[in-house]
Amino acid sequence: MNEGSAGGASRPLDFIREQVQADSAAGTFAGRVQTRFPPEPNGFLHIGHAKAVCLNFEVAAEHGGTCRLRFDDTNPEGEDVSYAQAIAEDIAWLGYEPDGPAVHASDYFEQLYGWAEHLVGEGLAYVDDQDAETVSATRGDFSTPGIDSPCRDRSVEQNLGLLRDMRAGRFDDGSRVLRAKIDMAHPNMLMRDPVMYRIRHTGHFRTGDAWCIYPTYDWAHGQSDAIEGVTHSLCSLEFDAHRQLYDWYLEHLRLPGDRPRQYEFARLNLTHTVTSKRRLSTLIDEELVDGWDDPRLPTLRGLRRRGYPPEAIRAFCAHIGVARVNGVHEIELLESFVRTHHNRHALRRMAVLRPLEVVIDNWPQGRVEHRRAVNNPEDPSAGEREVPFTGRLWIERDDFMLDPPRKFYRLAPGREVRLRAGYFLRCNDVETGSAGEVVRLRCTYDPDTGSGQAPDGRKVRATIHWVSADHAADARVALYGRLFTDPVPGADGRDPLESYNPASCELITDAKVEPALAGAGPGEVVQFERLGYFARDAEDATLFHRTVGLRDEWANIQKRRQQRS
RNA sequence: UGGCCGGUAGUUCAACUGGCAGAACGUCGGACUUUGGCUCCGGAUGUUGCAGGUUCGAGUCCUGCCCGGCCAGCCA
Repeated sequence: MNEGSAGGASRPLDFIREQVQADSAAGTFAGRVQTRFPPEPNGFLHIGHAKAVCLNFEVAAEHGGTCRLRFDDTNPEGEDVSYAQAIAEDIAWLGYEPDGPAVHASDYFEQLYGWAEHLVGEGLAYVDDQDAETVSATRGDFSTPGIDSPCRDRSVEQNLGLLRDMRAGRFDDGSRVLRAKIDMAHPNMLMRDPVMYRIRHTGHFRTGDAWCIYPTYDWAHGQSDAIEGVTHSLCSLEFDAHRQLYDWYLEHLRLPGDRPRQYEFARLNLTHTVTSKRRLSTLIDEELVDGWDDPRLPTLRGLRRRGYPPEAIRAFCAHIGVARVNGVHEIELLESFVRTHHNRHALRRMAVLRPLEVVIDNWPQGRVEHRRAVNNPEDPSAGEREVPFTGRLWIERDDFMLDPPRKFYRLAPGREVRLRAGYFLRCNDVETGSAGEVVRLRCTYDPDTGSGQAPDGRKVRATIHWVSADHAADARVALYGRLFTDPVPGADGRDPLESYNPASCELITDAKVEPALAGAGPGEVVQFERLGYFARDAEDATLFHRTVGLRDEWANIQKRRQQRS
């Protein structure tokens, strides 16, 4: 698995890169390549957006071109600077730097309006007095043509006057629209006299109350691309049908440069989660998650809090490639990239999530030994640390079984294991409570095994982690599971919430962690040995979020047994 | 109901544009190992949606059908 940037040399080009390369070679745009990432500032970016971000920035970079961040702020409702800021932050976090300051569709409102008057002048646009319901009802459907609006044949002068009155604020919201005059019988519904301007007496977060008419997406997007000099306008598959309209508008205007071309690719879907804004909002509104940065969410803010490194997200996006097939990616694949990154970079630490007390009867009373442990076996330069070892330890409850089944290699009565960075430990006796529950293990250690090996050559099957009870720090650890139990929530038209997993977050409040963990920085991801990768919370030094577990062969064995029975 | 876009391993993508169907992740097995992790080695998995046709030869071209997605916002 290759981390770094997209499309290693060994990999064939995807259909978009192939197109860009062909254009570049043919000198189509004088060899220039320019893309853009055009979010609407009305929400937060999620993993699906990350795919578009990577594609746009990297395609441009591969050709020495430019990629701008453009806010598609054509609809004042719901848009806000705070979203624009958050989006810019998330892009920077992902590791991309847009060319120049962010631009806005609203920067072009005046130009767009001028072009609209031009189209009116050409007899290619008209003001329609019909209300939304009527416009919708007369559009026809897939098998019947639409009906021409009675306003369709207004004179240029009349249309110009009405359009200026619209802009001047002389009409109420919804009372009139400007429509392109194309073809009410067109097989592409989008071409049946699409709306270019609608009236909204609503303040805009950038233009304030300067405008009361706002361009629609279709009327703004291609022209914004053209104004900026975008060459390849990449968007998701659902805009496929819009391309015809995109081209129509641009063909009927005098553009400052070459006509940009739109190409569509499949949006990214992940199993066991949702990415549509509507569905994410529902989760938040119904308090099924804690907010837009809940670590269970596929939002970039959520993933960041969870401990997903931007490098892994980029490597994942590069790996999945771009095509026109609508599919669903297994979230396990994303997780494997997260593991690959952290395996190389995360420091190893010991933490016991569900503590079980071990008393070492032959340990010298009151003695504390500082054991040296490697910080990262994958990276010698990460060095070593000291871990205090004493006669009273916490070990993981899962690492002991009274009556171990076959293939359980860990501790059991009479068995010996190795303590990581410590000694061999043998369990001699088990103290149980009134209900028969295990409360304490009486053990002995072998003082000759400090090297990790026994001089007599005897082997142990397992090495387990531990924390000195006298030195352990208390911590809370949030364990996250799948947000939805169904691989594709909401498949077959069901309500996605039906498969919402109420057990998707388990908070452990009495974990015991080694002293070195006090030094973990905000947001730092470490490996709890044998357990997984955990991100220290950005604020709370005693809270850790499980980013992703390690591959767990023992868990797989148990799962298989369960499936067989 | 019409138009458009798709359909290749469990999943996501390849297949030099008509020439022996592959890779990654997952899975299974083995080696190694002071993490049941990592790393390394190996195995299995396909009626290329279906049926015809053209061709010496079809995943690729043609015809018909099936399945999935998108489109009837004054959302993007």
